[in-house]
Amino acid sequence: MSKNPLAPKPSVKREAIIDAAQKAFLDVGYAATAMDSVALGAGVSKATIYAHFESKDQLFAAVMRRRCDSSFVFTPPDESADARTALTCIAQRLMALLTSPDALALYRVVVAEATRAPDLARAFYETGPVRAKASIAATVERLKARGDLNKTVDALTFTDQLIGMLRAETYNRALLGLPQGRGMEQTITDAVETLLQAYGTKEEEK
Amino acid sequence: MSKNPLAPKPSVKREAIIDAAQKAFLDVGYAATAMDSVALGAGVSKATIYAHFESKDQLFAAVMRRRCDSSFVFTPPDESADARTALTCIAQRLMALLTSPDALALYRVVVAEATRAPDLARAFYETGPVRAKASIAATVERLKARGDLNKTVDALTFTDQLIGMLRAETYNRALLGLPQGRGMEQTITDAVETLLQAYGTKEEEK
DNA sequence: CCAAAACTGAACCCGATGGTTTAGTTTTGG
DNA sequence: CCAAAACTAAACCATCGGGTTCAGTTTTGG
Repeated sequence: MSKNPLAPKPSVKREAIIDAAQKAFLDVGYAATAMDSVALGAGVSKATIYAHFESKDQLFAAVMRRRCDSSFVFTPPDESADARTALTCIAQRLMALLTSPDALALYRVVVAEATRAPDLARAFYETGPVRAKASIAATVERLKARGDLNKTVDALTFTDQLIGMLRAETYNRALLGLPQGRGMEQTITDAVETLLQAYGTKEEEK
Repeated sequence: MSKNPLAPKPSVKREAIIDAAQKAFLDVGYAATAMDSVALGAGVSKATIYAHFESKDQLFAAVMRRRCDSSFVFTPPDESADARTALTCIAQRLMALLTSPDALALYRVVVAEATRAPDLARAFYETGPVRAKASIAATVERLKARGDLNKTVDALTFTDQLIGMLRAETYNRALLGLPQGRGMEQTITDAVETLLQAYGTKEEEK
């Protein structure tokens, strides 16, 4: 009874292995990660790894799965906030998430292995970007329903455009490991301003 | 006299090697590319490769350099075109370029090696995105000067936002090798429309 | 026409790495 | 308390891949 017979294997060692593997994969990429180093990092014998995971690929998959499951849910901003405040708040959170070292590393390795492991790319996309987008779109829909945004605008398109503008220059540079140009704060306000200019209503209250 | 003494080494073999290497690197990535396979693909002895290039890394660098030099210049659209037409035209060209298999593969490998080879990432960024952006911004500036766009808008920001919106969903999916959702044609018109809505002048002529 | 330079092809070195096995030790739970 | 299960450490295997060497052949150009 102390052991749930249906759970995959919530073993302590198993977690340690995935932890170490995640660090390694995100740090140096899939190919450059040696199983020995994972064993070392996990304080575990290599044989134990292969007792838990069939292969390097399976271990990689396990890392990605767990990593995606533990994903960020966006708590929407205050109900009372006006459109500009709400959008800015969302944009700031998203930007912070996107440019965090972990997220960047994850995206790098997923992109790198996208052709070799299409199913992983798919899993990442579904649990990452798709969910984030849905979460944001919900807030946008609310703003729209409240009359803060033009009724004609499509919430999903609006959301795509917001995310896209955030991921322009600033994000691209971060992904390539280049020093930041304009501050990302500027990118955020610019994006919000453009969208409000295009689809905001009562813009006079500014 | 028949040989330019200043050129690096425009040898036929050398080009063949770079050709084969480019194909291999873009196809399977840096790590997964074996020098033997490059030799085979170039119809050349491996020793010859090492006579021309110091190491795998140098060869990779040479590939990237050439690839970036041979880069796309955007011929601006007709002088006479109105803002919507001009922007749409630019967006279509850029989108076509971004989603071409070659460009996607290139971006994947650059991102993958960004941490291991920061200088290459930088070179790519400077010769690729930076130039494209400058080229587009010039056209935007022209539209602005002509009064088709709001005088207050910053051409560079405007360009960033355009590119960003194009690279949202559609591009992201392509990069991850996932099937397309909404057509990219839709993404293009949506982006142009949003920007015109926000910063277009004489919108009544639509 | 000939010597130097470029190239070939194949063997070879060597370290890294994924994966296995084995023999012995620790954990665990009934 | 003990047997089964989990784990360890280390040796081991096979393969691969970057890089070198070398003897012999082709190309080149003066």
